Amino acid sequence: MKKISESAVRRLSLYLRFLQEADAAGTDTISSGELARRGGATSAQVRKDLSLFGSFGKRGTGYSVKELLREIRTILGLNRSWKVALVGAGKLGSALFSYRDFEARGFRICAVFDADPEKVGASWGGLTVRADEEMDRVLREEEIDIAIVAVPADAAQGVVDRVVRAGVRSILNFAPVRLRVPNQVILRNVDVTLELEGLSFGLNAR
Amino acid sequence: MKKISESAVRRLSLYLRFLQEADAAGTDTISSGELARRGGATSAQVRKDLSLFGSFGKRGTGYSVKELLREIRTILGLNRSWKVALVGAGKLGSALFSYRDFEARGFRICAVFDADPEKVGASWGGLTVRADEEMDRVLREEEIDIAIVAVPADAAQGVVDRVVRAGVRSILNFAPVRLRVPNQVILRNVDVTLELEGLSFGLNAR
DNA sequence: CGTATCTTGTGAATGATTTCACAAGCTCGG
DNA sequence: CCGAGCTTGTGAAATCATTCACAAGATACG
Ligand SMILES: NC(=O)c1ccc[n+]([C@@H]2O[C@H](COP(=O)([O-])OP(=O)(O)OC[C@H]3O[C@@H](n4cnc5c(N)ncnc54)[C@H](O)[C@@H]3O)[C@@H](O)[C@H]2O)c1
Ligand SMILES: NC(=O)c1ccc[n+]([C@@H]2O[C@H](COP(=O)([O-])OP(=O)(O)OC[C@H]3O[C@@H](n4cnc5c(N)ncnc54)[C@H](O)[C@@H]3O)[C@@H](O)[C@H]2O)c1
Repeated sequence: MKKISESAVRRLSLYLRFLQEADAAGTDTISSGELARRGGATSAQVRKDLSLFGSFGKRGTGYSVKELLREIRTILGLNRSWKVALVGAGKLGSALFSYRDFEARGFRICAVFDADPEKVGASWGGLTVRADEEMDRVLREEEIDIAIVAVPADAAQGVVDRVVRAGVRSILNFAPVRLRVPNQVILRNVDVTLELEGLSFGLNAR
Repeated sequence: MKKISESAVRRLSLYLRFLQEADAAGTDTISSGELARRGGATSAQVRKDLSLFGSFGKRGTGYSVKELLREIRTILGLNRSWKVALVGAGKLGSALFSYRDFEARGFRICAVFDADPEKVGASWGGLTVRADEEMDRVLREEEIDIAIVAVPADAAQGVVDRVVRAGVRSILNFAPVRLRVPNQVILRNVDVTLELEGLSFGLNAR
């Protein structure tokens, strides 16, 4: 199969969102132009993105909202639920944990870890915060798919190494460091400082 | 001046980080190859990125860490401090507020707003959470440069409209919606769900 | 049924970004 | 001062991503 660019995948996620809105509003069909208008892309872009995976539309009419929803969910692997572990039960970890949207979208947080003895044992909405030492065992037992890393920057690489050794194949990292992972592990970073610096650049360039 | 791509700006931020590490480690000079090795880029990429703004290196030797630090800070507009307002004093807002790194990097949170009467008036580390109604006035008075939006998705567009009307020229949005802003306003999104869906796509494609 | 009007799917064209490749500059050891 | 060994800066080439443009399919309606 062709190589799909990261930006194309991002756009598919966005289309999915717009389709959900349209579906909730009772819309039956939607054109590439309308999808584009909502997402800041062009209609050609939308059609090209979708054509990477098949032809889902009907000429003259557009796309069936429900059908395209199903197709994009399939493409993105969102028909199933993924098991997520959260490492780092600090401020950010706690905000992420209590964010209900993840569950609704198929990402279920099944385990929380922290190294701080004060935090270990605490009950977080049905889950017990576990000690770092249990990580390897629990990640394997629970067959965790995704690890969210929300530990301080200097602990992040160590955590990631262990998480990878425990067989986790994808990681969402919030620590402001560039992590090293083996090729087959998928890594995405959320780096708020980087975004702020991007804004700074934009403000500065006037 | 040439148009600078967003990805180039991102990389500059990363280089800045590596340079800070190198500086802290006492390194005096660094080559494009070393910078690249740390950031997953190629050495040609590093040199090309820097060459968009000038020539800062010395052939045969590399770059002076301290000098390049200064140059990149200047390019990114990080020699000054930016005034930031946080809108939405919920779970995420509170994590962001207490994150010390922003201040250290020149982003000072000078105002916090919320619409919930229970939260308004609370004291957050020296700042008082203010009511939504005061937003327009305070944003102007304090000459806020950047607004961080951490309100629920359905309130986000309304908040952004008001923030823009109050003269704020850049926005960091955490709500999972596509915001509409005028051309001259700089917008960046941090969309955690999108990132998770990207991981899902990667896991699914095996 | 025919024609006017949509909209898709997709090669081809354009534009943007990354990589290559190498001349030219700097350092160091002898 | 010279030559060996680095490393930069940058056009040119290659790759990657987006936009254009249009044939072909679908619908609506007289
Ligand atoms: N708070 C924010 O708003 C924010 C914003 C951007 C980035 N970040 C990044 O997210 C990460 C977490 O930030 P935070 O504010 O939640 O910090 P925090 O200090 O509140 O929480 C970090 C938690 O990680 C735990 N921890 C430390 N080492 C660990 C290990 N080896 N294994 C397991 N747990 C460990 C600590 O005990 C603590 O509970 C940091 O890397 C930070 O830079 C945070
Ligand atoms: N919590 C997370 O980890 C997380 C992760 C990803 C995205 N987000 C997004 O970040 C945003 C905030 O999430 P949260 O978990 O902090 O929610 P939250 O409900 O804890 O906080 C939202 C806050 O915004 C306030 N608010 C509502 N309308 C407002 C308005 N018009 N003006 C000012 N304040 C207003 C509410 O009173 C509340 O205090 C949401 O859009 C959410 O989707 C959160």
